[in-house]
Amino acid sequence: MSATIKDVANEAGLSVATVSRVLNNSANVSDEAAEKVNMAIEKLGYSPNFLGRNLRKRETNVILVLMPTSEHSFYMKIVAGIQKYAQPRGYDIICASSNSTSEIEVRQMNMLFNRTVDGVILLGTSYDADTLNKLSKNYNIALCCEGVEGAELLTVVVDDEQAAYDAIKELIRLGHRKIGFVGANDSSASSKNRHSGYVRAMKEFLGEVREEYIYTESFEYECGQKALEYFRNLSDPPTAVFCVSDLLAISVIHKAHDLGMKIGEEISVMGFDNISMCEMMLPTVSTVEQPCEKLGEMVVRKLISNIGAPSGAKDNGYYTVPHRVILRDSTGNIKK
Amino acid sequence: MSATIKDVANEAGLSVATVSRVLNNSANVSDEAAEKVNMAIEKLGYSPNFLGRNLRKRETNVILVLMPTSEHSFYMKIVAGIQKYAQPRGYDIICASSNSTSEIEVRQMNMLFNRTVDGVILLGTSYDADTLNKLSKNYNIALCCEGVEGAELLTVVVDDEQAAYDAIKELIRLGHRKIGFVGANDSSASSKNRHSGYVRAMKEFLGEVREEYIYTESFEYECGQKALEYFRNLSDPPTAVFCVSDLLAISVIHKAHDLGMKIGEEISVMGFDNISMCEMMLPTVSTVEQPCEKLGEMVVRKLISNIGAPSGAKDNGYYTVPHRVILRDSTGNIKK
DNA sequence: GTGAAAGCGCTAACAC
DNA sequence: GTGTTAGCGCTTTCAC
Repeated sequence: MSATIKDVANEAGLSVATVSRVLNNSANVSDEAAEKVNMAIEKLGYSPNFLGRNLRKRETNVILVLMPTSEHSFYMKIVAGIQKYAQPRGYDIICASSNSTSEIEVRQMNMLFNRTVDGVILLGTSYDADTLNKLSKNYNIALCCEGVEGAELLTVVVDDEQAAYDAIKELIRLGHRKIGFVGANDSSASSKNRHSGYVRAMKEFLGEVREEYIYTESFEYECGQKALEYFRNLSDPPTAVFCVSDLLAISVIHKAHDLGMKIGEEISVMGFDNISMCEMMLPTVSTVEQPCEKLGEMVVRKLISNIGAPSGAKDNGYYTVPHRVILRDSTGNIKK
Repeated sequence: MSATIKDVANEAGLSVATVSRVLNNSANVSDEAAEKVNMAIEKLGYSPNFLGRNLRKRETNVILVLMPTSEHSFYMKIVAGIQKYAQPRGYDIICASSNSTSEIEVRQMNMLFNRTVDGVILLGTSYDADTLNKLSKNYNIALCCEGVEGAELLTVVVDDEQAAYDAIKELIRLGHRKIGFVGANDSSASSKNRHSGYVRAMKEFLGEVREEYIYTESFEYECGQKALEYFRNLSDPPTAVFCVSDLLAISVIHKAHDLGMKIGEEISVMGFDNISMCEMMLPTVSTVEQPCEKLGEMVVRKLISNIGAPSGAKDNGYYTVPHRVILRDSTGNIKK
């Protein structure tokens, strides 16, 4: 159907080798020949078939980004950061979403195994540490945003524990003493670490952790609302709530609003991620910023360098990128 | 580095043809042979190289979705719809974002030209109709969400003109007579059609279109705020505002809130798209729903059938999917 | 500076 | 039921 390099060679009256040289800007081709080739390409509307090229070169210059869900703008921001760095360096970025289904994730990972892509960045995964370690021996894989405990492969994240700690510290600075925690009941490292940071801060500054202030269910939107309901029914409800995601925070805020509570006054709410919605919401949402662009840039930079490296010389390091607590309208000083 | 089909054949003591047959579940292979092959595959950790397979089969079973920007949840919802249909039918969906840059878009399109993917769905494009028509002769391309005037290729959209008309009709039903329009100053079909729908409704129901009620700039968040500022400075400001995107509507709402206006009372605001943020916002945002999942499903269904069809028998139809006006808290009855 | 030819990993037509 | 082999479109070594 479409023209091949052979057609171009015939049209130009030269060999395929020469055409290939022109295509790849390699040296040792006369201006005259190049001219002929380019004319033939133009005439035939030729575009090189990368399946052939990639098969031969054993590389595709494509990196796949796999995310648990495509509907969180947070992930797409990271992808944007990845792309910004990778594109100018000759790598195409493609992404796919697993809908948090390990079956789909495995299927997507086939693109790595079957050499359709040179490397994969996982923005969350259902693989366990063992599997990841095994895979990363033979393939170029990196984790971003979401580490996996015990996995020894390239990982770029924020320090979730410290970030949660810092967030709680800010709430305490605002005068809060009764601080709720809203998280997900999963086994992810980030969930665990954010919880630990909360616990550490509470112990350090207030001397105790009240179990009834901890509500964990899932990342679903509804859970924020349920959490607030739960807190409200306590005999001594918290005055501030720290949520492990902005979406949960927004959900808490929504519920608080429905209950007629003044947000930032009667109740303070802090999220995590700093998705763009935080600034658009009324009230604007205080949060812990994950520097998406930096996360993306750093992970892809290191991954690309791994792709080019001999398999013994891979960087399997664990890197953290600085976070930042951003106070907006959803948090305020405690009323005495 | 990694095992090839030849290695498997050697290990199993069979020919590559037999291995290939096992790999493709084709008939005419004994249980015994299949067993041997599977053991060899297991032992070697073999995974077929799709570059070879695809090169040979002249198909990849991958569809690329190109979007102008990856940071609008709206697009990702459509991708989800596409994936939901395509995945079980043996197609992988990958996506990439052009950041609304035609240069990047062209580059991404190379994946189509160089046969890395079997087809492309454009959720917006900077290509003009002529180019699209030419390309669609040789490649499988479809437009979704955003049509291009004069382009004769598979297109699946909502009826933007009618949708805007319906939205305005609802505002009028709520008693509004002074209705502002906030749009983008681009040349896209959807912008044009939504504007036309606004004009038609205003003329039909109110007999006139007041030019000073039309504010067009861009889709940037700030523009909603600017629009409201502009409207407020009119001697006779609108009581309701129709925005061509939810993001603009949210921006208008934010500004109105900052100005101390009661949303849904002093000013009504209607968006377009029904992104998830609409339900999370305070107040919740009235909007025109685009049925993302249906859009995605329909376009990919028809595209897949085009991919399988002889080039003469392609469906280049223009299809619309029903929209729906959703009234929430950001719109209310006019106060007399 | 150019061409001939091998081969990347795979599938499928053909032979047995 | 299985094996042999040509060839998908390309790059690259080796001759010249």
